[in-house]
Amino acid sequence: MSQKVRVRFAPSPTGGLHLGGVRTVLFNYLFAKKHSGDFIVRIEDTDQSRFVVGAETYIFDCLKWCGLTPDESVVHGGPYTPYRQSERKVIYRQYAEQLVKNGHAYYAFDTPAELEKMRELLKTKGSSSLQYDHHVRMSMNNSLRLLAEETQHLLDAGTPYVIRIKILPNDFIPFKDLIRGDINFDTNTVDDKVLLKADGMPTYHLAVVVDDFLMKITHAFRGEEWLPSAPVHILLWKHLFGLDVMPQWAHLPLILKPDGNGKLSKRDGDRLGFPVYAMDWSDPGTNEITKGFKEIGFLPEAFINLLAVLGWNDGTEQEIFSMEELIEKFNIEKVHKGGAKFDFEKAKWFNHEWIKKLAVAHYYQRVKNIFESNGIDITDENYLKKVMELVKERCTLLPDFYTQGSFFFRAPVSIDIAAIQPKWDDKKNLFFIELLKTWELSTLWDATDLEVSFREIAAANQLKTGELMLPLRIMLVGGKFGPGVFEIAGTIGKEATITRIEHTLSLIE
RNA sequence: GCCGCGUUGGUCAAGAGGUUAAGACGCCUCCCUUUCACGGAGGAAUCACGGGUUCGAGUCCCGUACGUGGUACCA
Repeated sequence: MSQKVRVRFAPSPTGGLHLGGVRTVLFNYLFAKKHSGDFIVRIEDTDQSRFVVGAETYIFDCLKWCGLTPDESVVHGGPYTPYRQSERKVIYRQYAEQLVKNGHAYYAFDTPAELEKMRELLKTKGSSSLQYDHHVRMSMNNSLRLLAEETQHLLDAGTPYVIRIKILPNDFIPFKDLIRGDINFDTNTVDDKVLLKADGMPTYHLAVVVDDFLMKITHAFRGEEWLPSAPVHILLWKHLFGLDVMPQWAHLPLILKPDGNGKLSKRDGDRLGFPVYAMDWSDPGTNEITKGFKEIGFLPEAFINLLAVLGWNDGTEQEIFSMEELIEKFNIEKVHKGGAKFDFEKAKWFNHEWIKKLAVAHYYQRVKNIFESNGIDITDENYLKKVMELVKERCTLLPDFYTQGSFFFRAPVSIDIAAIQPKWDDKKNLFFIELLKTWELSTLWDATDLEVSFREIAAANQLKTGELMLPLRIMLVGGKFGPGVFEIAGTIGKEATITRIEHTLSLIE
């Protein structure tokens, strides 16, 4: 098959973009790009009751941040427009009617109350299945049981109805999943799913099949939760377009909660203190903001990287992959079958690695914004970059640059006097007074010169430099952290260094 | 309940019949660094369990347990 590879990501605009969603996009994207194919984003907004304003724009913002650019979509255009299912409503009905005509589907007039009654009845009868299927359909209110005239009469009267697929019992539906291999479904266990809803909208089942066909999708990768309904989709392909043009399937494993059991949800993130969404999501109904990976300080490179290796690896020891490497090395058949528990510690490790790996210019603007939102105006770009270079290896998340580097811009707010007080004595005090005198006269001001004079004075006073470096650090930084202390003094400059030493000295006395 | 899918250290995982069962995160010890971090050395798993098949099984088959998904006019 030399057909051009075409994949799609088909989100519903119902809220924040979940980790698992991004990974689904990513695997689709990687596969498409690896095979020089197209990546399509189709909005599946067929459930009007769940529609959320802003969710669609938000999804595209997330994709943009992640660097996963669609080739075709509602915003990028393309030859198969419209890419929003609500705007394709008329198309689906034609296919649904066609199925009815060919005997593969039927009209059903059952009201929700009647459906409820049916299930209750099945339950009391101790039936193993509560499904609307060949066991019960001939006792329901549908065009299979009704006479043709009766059906027509109901239709003419404008009675609400749905169109359901007619699943024939005692059959098997085999298909190949790129990740799971051969799978075989017994039609006795699949129900007569609704294809077209009473409001005229298609359900997911009809819409995916029709759109995947119309948009010439060659590979359909989606979450594992779709596996049980795969036989319905395959039957639809068979009846509508033929199995020979059906895309190849792959059902991706789920991302699970780190503790306990179950699928990772937004609530778990709130509970355990880490994000689950790609970017901040603000619920238009409640105005509640849910934190995103971007906003807590993740780099998109790291986010993509950690998602890619959650459920996939190339079989080597490599763990750090750029998007280019992922495109080159990705292989859908090496994706795991089992779900993976999400580990936020490891996620942070990826970010740390990417902060170290990337040039600071890559994320300079974001760090600058963090400093400015903390009240530090950045007037000298090179100075901030120098600071970033100095502290980057101790930063895991972008806001760490502020906590690790704010003292390069202003005197520490709190000084950990307790760390020097116990070992403080007159000799040390005199040392610092002498140091101040020397440094005040100093015309040169760089790390190595400062260290030399520092050591000379220490030696002259018969003091160990080690016992003096910690106090100096506390004076300049406020605490026991940061890069080399002379590096710091050299960077913040003569005036700041002297002021801070004097200040702390006055606190000790 | 029924149906599907899955199960290698706390977590992510390599492994496609014969290996001392990789590596990473986290944890612990040590080295480097008279801060913190980076970097380096080292420590901890018999592969869910029970049966098979085989000269030989983490790797193949069956069963059980556990987990997970579905069972909507939601996707």
